[in-house]
Amino acid sequence: MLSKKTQYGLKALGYLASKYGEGPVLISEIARKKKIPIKFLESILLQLKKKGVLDSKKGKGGGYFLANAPKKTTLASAIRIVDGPIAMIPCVSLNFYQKCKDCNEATCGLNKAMAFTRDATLKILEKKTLYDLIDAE
Amino acid sequence: MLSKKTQYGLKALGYLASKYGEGPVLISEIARKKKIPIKFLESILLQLKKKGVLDSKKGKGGGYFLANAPKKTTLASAIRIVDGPIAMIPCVSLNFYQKCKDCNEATCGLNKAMAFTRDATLKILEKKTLYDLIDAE
DNA sequence: AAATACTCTACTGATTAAATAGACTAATAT
DNA sequence: ATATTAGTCTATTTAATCAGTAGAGTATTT
Repeated sequence: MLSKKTQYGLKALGYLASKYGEGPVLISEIARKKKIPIKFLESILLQLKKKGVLDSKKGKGGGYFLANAPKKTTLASAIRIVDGPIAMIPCVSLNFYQKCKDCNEATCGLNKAMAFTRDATLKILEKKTLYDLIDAE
Repeated sequence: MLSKKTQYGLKALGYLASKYGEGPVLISEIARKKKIPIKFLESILLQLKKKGVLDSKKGKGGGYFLANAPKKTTLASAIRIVDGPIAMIPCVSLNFYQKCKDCNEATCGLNKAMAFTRDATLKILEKKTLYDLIDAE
């Protein structure tokens, strides 16, 4: 399961995607609309900004906004920033790979099964973008 | 990511699958071969037994063994026993569903995207079985 | 200068993960 | 019977991560 933090992050990104092109949005507004603890949300947005997904403006009329068009950011990249690996086990992670201590990846059945699962998951998450997070209606 | 506990569990199940039909296997043998802390492994195997995946025999010549043929147990069910939900967010989980507090599932973009991802993942994990965990060679 | 709003550091409490210890129970062999 | 083997169960411990809070600081606008 994704952490609460990541879930909040995705909710916030969806909201910002729906406001794309309308200028900065207040953290407080996102927090209120999406029912996210404001100080917790602050840190999440800051993290996403540091990775280039969001940009912000200080002072009056300031706030957060998407750094790029909603379709430019995939769910996979957003999830990796806040949550980390998408794969189910470290030895099949593309971005957070860690070698298995005591098994040979070439012959390991678990490795193969999990690599297969990762591919299926990524096929979706690399295609879906923040644009897909915009609520209907 | 799957918890360490779940990773250990899957490794152990793969080992037992490779020994299927050969009678009970000692916890200590599994622990040694798969480099799993023995007391930790004990609790994992017990949990899997209580859910009907494993069976055991006490005393001399005892040990753990698969309750059914390797192909009868899917990875999805094994993972759900040790790790819990497979879905990325609670409101799209089939077996551990929890309603979102503040969003309408019918219109929520995140819900749709995650349901789609869940389907792709399950399509693999419901098809793969303990048999697929048996190491090559 | 005042008000607004993001930035940064630090901290706290709760929960879960990971592992360990030890007493107990069941089965087998002699 | 009884000694040995091996799983069962309860409890505890330690460490890490999660989730959230507090408050001072900095940049921008009016």
